[in-house]
Amino acid sequence: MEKYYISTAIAYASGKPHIGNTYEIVLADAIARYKRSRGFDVYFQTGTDEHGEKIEGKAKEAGLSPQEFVDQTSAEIKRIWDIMNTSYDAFIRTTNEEHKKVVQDIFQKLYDQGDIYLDTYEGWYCTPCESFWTETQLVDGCCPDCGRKVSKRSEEAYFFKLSKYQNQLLEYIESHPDFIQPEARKNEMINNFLKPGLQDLCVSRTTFDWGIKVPFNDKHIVYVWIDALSNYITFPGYDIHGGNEHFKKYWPADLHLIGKDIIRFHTIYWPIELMALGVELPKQVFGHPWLLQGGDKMSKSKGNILYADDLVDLFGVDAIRYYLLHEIPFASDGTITYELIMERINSDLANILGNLVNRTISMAKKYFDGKVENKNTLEELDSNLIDSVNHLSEAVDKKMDKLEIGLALDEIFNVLRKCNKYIDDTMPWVLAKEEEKKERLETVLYNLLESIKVCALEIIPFLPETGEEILRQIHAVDRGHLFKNDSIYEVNDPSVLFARIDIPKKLEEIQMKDTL
RNA sequence: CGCGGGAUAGAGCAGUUUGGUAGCUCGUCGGGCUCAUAACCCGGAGGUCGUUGGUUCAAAUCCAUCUCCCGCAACCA
Repeated sequence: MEKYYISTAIAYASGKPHIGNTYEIVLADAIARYKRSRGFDVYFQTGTDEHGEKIEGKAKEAGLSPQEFVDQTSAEIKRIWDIMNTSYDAFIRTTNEEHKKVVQDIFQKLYDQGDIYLDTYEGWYCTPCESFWTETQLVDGCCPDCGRKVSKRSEEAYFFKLSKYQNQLLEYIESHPDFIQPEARKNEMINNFLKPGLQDLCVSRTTFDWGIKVPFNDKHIVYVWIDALSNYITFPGYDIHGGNEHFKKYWPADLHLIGKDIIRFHTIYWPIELMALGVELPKQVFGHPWLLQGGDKMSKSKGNILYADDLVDLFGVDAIRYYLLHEIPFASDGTITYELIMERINSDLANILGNLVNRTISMAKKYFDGKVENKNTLEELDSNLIDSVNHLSEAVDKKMDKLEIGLALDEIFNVLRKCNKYIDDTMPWVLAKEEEKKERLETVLYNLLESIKVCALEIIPFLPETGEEILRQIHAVDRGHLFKNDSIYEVNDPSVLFARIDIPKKLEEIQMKDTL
């Protein structure tokens, strides 16, 4: 069986993730479930990044030890991932002892082979904030956090020789055109970093304690690059001697799914670390766009943050999954608002999908007491429908190969639309009036049920609960992704999959809640 | 002149590689139907395809100019 290793970035355990942060795990889950549905042996890894100065500070504010703090936040993140019904195989945490040990081994190895060296880090330092800033981060020459004056300061730090590997990396990127996606991101990396030449990367810090100690110098903490990025290999089972069977089976990763803000780390620092270790590079890094609230970035100061758990309470998990998966463009930022979510639920989930299932089952019940078999009164109309049903799986594959998840969903909904049209074209309620049309009527309903079955199966990776519920309602025994001629249906009672929402009324309710 | 992407109906997008009647989804208006969640199906209205100029029998599509928007520009997860 072909393997498929997909990862999300590990979430920084500094607080509760909003819906934008949650977007990534849902995307990854849809891809993972889709790959499984196509017979791949999938390993899907996610988790939390738990070290660093910011977490140390937040823990202090909360009156907790850093470990207590990340135990809470990591659990909260995992809870949200679970609410979104995501099927990760491993939820990892960088405070794991084995991970720490391997990271130290990696650091040691890179030091021993001369890729890491001790030097001085120079930057602008804000004493009250205890933070370093780069020239470009400064606002009017002052600290971007507190606005106070900064001073030039230097500290001892270890550096990683990126420059040594830059040509090798450039060559790799150019000979593997799919490595960085979307393509525009690849150009940014090449033009802004690789071509001008890489500066060596500072990989240790002495200004905080919460992290993995440098094995041969415990004044230094291994900085985020080597600690967090290494998760992709340490947890599957890597060690500096090559790793265990599980690691050898699943590495290299087929896809690192990450946000567009951290592309640089994943397409420059991370591959170079792997090159230095002599480990194969991941096959693809995809930097997905962001989800904006209205037209704005979500932020606490704007007070416009939407959280996954609240949205799921309001609309249900599959409705939110559908919105995230369908509505966000492939390469540019998407928008989320309550209105848009509800419009999408009504037009797609309630009207096209839910209502189709409902009307089909109702007719099967009404005209045949729920028992429907294929009477094979084939007409051209039928062949057209069956044809598009039989090509659906292939059409979905085509879009998914390019990670165009929204378009893959469109393919499914196009077939559902055809089913609705097929009902109007065949007019079962007219056929029902004439006894001699009974067989034709039964065939029509059979064609519908079988088409719905295929659509439900295709939809399961994206909307798992809904897909299964449809199969249950129509009582599908067969699980093939093609139209089958000799199934037998005995449908269950229909129940509403997605209720239509009265948008103004619901908005009012939401506002009432918010002002409470 | 730092690098790159984009500007197409009220909204979101496709079409630009290989010039030839401007398309999809949502919304809106009208009609049809009644199996269904006021759902479904059909039809209409709505666009000088960002500006200006050029090439061509013909340009959303090719070339040039300008305007505006967005991403990236190194230690921010």
